[in-house]
Amino acid sequence: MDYNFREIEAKWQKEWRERDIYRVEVDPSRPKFYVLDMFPYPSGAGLHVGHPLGYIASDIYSRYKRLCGYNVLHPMGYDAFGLPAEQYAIQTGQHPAVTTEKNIARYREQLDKIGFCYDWNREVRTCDPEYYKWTQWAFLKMFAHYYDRKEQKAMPIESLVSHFEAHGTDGVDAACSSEMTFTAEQWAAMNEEQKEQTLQNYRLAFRADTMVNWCPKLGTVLANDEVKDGLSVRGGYPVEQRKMKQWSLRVTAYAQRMLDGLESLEWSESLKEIQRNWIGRSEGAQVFFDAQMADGTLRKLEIFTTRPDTIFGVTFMVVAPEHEWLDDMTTPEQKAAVEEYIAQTKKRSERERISDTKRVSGVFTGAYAVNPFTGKQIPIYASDYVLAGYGTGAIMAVPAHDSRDYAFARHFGLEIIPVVEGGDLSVASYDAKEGAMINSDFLNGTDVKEAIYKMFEEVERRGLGKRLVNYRLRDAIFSRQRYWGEPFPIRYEGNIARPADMSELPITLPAIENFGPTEQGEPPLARVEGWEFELSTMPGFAGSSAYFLRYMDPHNSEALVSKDANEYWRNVDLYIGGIEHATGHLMYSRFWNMFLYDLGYVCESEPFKKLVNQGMIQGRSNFVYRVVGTNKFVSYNLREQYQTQKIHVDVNIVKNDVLDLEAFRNWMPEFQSAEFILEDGQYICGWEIEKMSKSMFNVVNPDYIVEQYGADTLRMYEMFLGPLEQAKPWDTNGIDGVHKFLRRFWRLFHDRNGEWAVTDEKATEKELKSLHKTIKKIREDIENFSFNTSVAAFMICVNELGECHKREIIEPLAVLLAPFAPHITEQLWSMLGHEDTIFNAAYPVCNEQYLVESSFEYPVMINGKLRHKQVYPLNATPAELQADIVTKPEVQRWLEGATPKKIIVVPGKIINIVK
RNA sequence: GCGGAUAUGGUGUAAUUGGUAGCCACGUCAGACUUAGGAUCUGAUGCCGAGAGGCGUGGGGGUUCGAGUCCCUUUAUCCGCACCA
Repeated sequence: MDYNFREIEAKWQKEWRERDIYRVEVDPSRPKFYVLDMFPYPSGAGLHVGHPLGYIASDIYSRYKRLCGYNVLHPMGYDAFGLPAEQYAIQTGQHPAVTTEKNIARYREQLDKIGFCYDWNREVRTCDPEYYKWTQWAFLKMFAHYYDRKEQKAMPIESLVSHFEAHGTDGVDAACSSEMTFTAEQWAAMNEEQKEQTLQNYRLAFRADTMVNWCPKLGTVLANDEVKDGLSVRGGYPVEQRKMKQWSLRVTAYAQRMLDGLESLEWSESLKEIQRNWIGRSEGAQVFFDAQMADGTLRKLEIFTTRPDTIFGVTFMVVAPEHEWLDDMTTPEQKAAVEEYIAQTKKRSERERISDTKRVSGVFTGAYAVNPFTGKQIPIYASDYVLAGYGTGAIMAVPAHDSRDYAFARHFGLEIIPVVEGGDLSVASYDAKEGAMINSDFLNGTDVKEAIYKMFEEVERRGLGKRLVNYRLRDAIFSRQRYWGEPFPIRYEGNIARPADMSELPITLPAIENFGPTEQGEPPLARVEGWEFELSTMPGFAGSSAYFLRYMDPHNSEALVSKDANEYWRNVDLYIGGIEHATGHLMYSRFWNMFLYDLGYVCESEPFKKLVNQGMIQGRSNFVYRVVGTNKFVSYNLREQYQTQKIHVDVNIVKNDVLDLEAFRNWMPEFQSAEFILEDGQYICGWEIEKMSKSMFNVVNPDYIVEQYGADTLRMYEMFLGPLEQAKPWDTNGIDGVHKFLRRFWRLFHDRNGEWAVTDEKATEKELKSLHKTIKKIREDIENFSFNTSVAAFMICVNELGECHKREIIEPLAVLLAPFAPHITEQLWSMLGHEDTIFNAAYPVCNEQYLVESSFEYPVMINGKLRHKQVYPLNATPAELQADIVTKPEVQRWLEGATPKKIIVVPGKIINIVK
């Protein structure tokens, strides 16, 4: 019998499904292991060969852990809410639920062909009301909690209310949108709406006027991680800043814990760094400057600085154009200029603002503040180089030691006073944090680092402000003016948001037919008659923020996850997915999980212990060269002789860069009559690495590979392509090598005529050595996620074994290969007479005894160059080798009678003689 | 601008972590079997050189008996953040 992969794979996939062998249950008698893939968004395009890369890796690891005796949770589901389905719906009128359902079916079909060991009984879909019930539930919990900084955890909002009733804000240290102070009496005097407004300042899910990223084209608000370079990540449409009343999540409350938590995680350093940058912690001081308003009153203008040491060098101040007090401080003479400037900045899109950061712009407000240390009057400017969203939206400007302030001062002719020695202020500011202080009174002579510290104390002593930590991280905007998302379980009474009762959940998304915004610009839900809830829906990241918890107990209607299930599965031991979620999903789900941890619903504060980012698979495009003005195509190496035009050609009609001429003629009508100029009777195509995309005809469908070579070949080849974490182009050339390996593996069990040939003959020492070396190598490789080298190790082993049909050798080898190529190994396993599935077999353990060598062929280096090889027993001492090696005639020839200066022996490795 | 990563044959890559660079494949070449080959098998294949030998891990320098690996420097490519005070 030949290796008929089509038959084998169909047979075992059916068998596994019918026997439900991948179903897992809580089993306290066995250790658990949780392997998770980032669940896909089921797009209309289906999977290409790049998508399953991470799934294959996690599948191999899951199967490996299973064989090692772990109870492995390896689930899969769909991130089914989202913009593309809705955009598609607007274009075609098809309901997103319908297209999503269709896409999911297609995804499932494609996934099944690759032979994954998912427990599909645990499938979740974020658009399923039974699922999003728990998304809404968590939202209500966040609404009902605030973050207590003293306790360092989320606490019920009721306890804050009772505190307000007894003491007002006195003694409150809580995460909030803006600092508030009021007494118990003032609290008691507030009406219900005012009280609720006040509480929104503290709730972890809150509604407030916020500067948001508004995307007019998509008709919705976007979170910071959904915007890149001033354009929406989905669609690439321009985004502008707007103030809108929006639901937000107070993720900033967890900034420090999310930062600290990174330390304990086994994530790549680069990913941790991305999150650290995104959180953007900076230590500095809050300082108040006396500023005179236009009406003559004095106000304390608050700024944040990381360089309090330079306060003596502050010669002006700048506020953001959106600063709250800008209007109050602008003098009548400057009013027109300031208003014009504000209008101007508003007109500039976010993208323009980002793209010309070099251009200096700004306007004098007419107001002055007082430098608290020099006592000098300093002008206050407004400029868009100060961001409303960071710090307090106002800065103290030190032109001598900040390049932006320097450019601004130069442009407006403002005073530049050096306070740190070093640099040349006639050309640039001196920004480095080193040097001695000058022009700074009591700080003169001290080093910058010490001066910063001294200034913190001085600022606090004089009551000018205090030390403060600032974060770049922003609260997450949580509403989207769209249809295809989770409805908010919130009603309104006038302006007061009223949470739905938990018993009302899920608040199901009503069916509608028109998915665009209403004529009044309201979200689509406004079209629903009798809809009493919030009109916005939740963003894409809502549904993916706790799905890993739901997999633990997916059918529980009483809780997101039962205590038992959570305490058994705990958190994800291995998470595989793309780096693109670094600042989105991976931040939000950590926040979400920490919140649930605070409330005692989950037992681990970090959701993903180890995380591996698989690299993106790029496309490898092929090209043909058309002679300009003709329908003649010239082969790659002859193209220089003609004037040609490079045209993308479908990679599926090219094999090893050789074009299938017939297929090409049939590919498109315009090529029907194509003629070819061949080299050696073939048409050779050119190639380039590009993104895998339909328009470049370089998309390779895994179905096609499975059809041609089988799932086992696809799985192994994807791993063989290169290191998992590295980006790499897909290249179908080369897949033959892996396919050939599987056929040779098959032939270990069959003779040349295809007859079953397994024998019970005793294995030789050499064969045992080869087997156990391979077991050791592959187990280490799997643990290190070095799947490409494991595939190579299998190939070496098969090469070494030749035509060995001994059961003693090849049966353990089949178990070893099972995680990589589950179908072929399952087939062979059953042919070996085993009733049970191979995945219940015990994993082969290498026997060290067979790995021990008794002697070693030492490379003998003379002055670092290989000159001779000499076999010595491994237990010989270095001294013995040193004495003996110089007596060898080959060595003496190289020594030319000289006495060696030094002989270095590294046992089992090398002998090096220094002449 | 700041931060991170990468650089090895014609191609994808490997290197016991400082010890014979190029394992394993693809491709190419030669051979065997075949009516045939996009099947199978065998062998060769870093570069220069007839050979002895020499040269070789982006470039330059250093440490070392010995460097792809460690240090300094430089270039290129990719990624993240970016007027963050």
